[in-house]
Amino acid sequence: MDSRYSSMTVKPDTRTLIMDIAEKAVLEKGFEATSIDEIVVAAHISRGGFFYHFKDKNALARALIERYIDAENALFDDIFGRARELNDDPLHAMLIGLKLLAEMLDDLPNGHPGCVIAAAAYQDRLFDRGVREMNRRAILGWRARFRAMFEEIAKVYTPREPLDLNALGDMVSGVVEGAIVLQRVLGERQTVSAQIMQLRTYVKLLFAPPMQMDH
Amino acid sequence: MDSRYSSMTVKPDTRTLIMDIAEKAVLEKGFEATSIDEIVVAAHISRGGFFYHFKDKNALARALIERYIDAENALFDDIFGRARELNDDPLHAMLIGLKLLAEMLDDLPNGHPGCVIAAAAYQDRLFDRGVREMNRRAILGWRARFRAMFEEIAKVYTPREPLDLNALGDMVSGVVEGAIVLQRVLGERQTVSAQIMQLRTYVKLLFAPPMQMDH
DNA sequence: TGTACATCAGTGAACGCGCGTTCACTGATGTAC
DNA sequence: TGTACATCAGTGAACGCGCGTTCACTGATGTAC
Repeated sequence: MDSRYSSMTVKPDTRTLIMDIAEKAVLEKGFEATSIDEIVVAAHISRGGFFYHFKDKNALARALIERYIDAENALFDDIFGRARELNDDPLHAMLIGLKLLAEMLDDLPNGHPGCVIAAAAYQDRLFDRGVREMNRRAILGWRARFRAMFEEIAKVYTPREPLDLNALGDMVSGVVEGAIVLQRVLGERQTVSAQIMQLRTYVKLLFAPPMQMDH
Repeated sequence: MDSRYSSMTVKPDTRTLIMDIAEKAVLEKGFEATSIDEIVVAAHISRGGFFYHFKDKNALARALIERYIDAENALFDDIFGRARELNDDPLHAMLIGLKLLAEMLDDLPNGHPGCVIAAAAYQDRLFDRGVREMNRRAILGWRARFRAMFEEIAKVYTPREPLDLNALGDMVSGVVEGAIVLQRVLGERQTVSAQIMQLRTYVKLLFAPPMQMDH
């Protein structure tokens, strides 16, 4: 009788529905404070239904974090891939990519919803070794990704200050994570994009020649 | 019989003891996951004793956050005040201050323990309006503090790129918050100081004249 | 095409445990006269 | 200096509620012969 789903909609994937509801709640009030009961009520299933899809609450956390990491990686692939198509120069591609990232995060209806990795970082002891290792790998993956891009830039442009490539690689995720915290606390809408644009200016100043001497 | 406190120590202030224990636990696993029971066991008092000092769990959160904000403000006053004593030029004072901040955070035994404001940001709906407003004021306070410092710098040095003073002011807390998240996830020791040093390089590049023309 | 069995995607009652909070009470210290 | 009372800093038993998890069961769909 419940026909909230139109005939054109794909069959509602209960597992995905549970994860969507859970992610929203976890980002709002934390993992421990999000009860299975409230999830199943919102998803219109029974308690038992939840445990059919996830063996326990930790399995839900794992799935949430895994999905988030995959989505973020796909987003970075997409944005910086597109940026590179637009400009073959690695520095300009990076600057375009950061601009695209800022614009994308600006266009989200209610700002960035938050990062489940940061949420998990502040609820560390709740999770098993596997979850912590997944998070670590994700952050190291982003470090390596951006580090490689900065290395490519450094082959073409002489940096004006000595480079700490790991720190520079970490800076993208770091600035975004920090800005998300500020945005959540302030309740403003453009904090994240403004911080990314600051990072963009830094990259520009760090590599671009003082007065267009080289180019 | 329990004489862990030497005769030279001031009488153990139970309220402070509760807060120290609670802060550590909250930063490790979140507010909801930290039970009053575990706090009172660690503090060697009874449940009732806890409620003598805090009317409920939210009052503990409020006290924790208030204390954290005060401590952070005192730290900033101290560090950037000292930096200004060392160099009257606002840009150099800022650069010295950031260096001192990075060094200080490097010297902490186990890295930065975490920020209770960020922890609260990811457990938002657990807290009342008062707590959220306190956090907002703290972040805006830091924005204003550093914004004023950057304004002073901009009076003396022409920035090489257009300034977004609010975003620049936010960047100090933002970079630190983000770096704390990375450091927690990575389990490394120098992530926070490395990120602050990146911010320092940005400030240097943004304001310092290209080739010492002005000075 | 019909029947038997297996799998999928759940239902809903029941469990026991741990949580935040209340409350009557207590013993030590401080203050007034 | 002695006595009466108030305040401080707790104790510890009891409360009821909500939580994560288990489990026997079920009805719809898929597959084998």
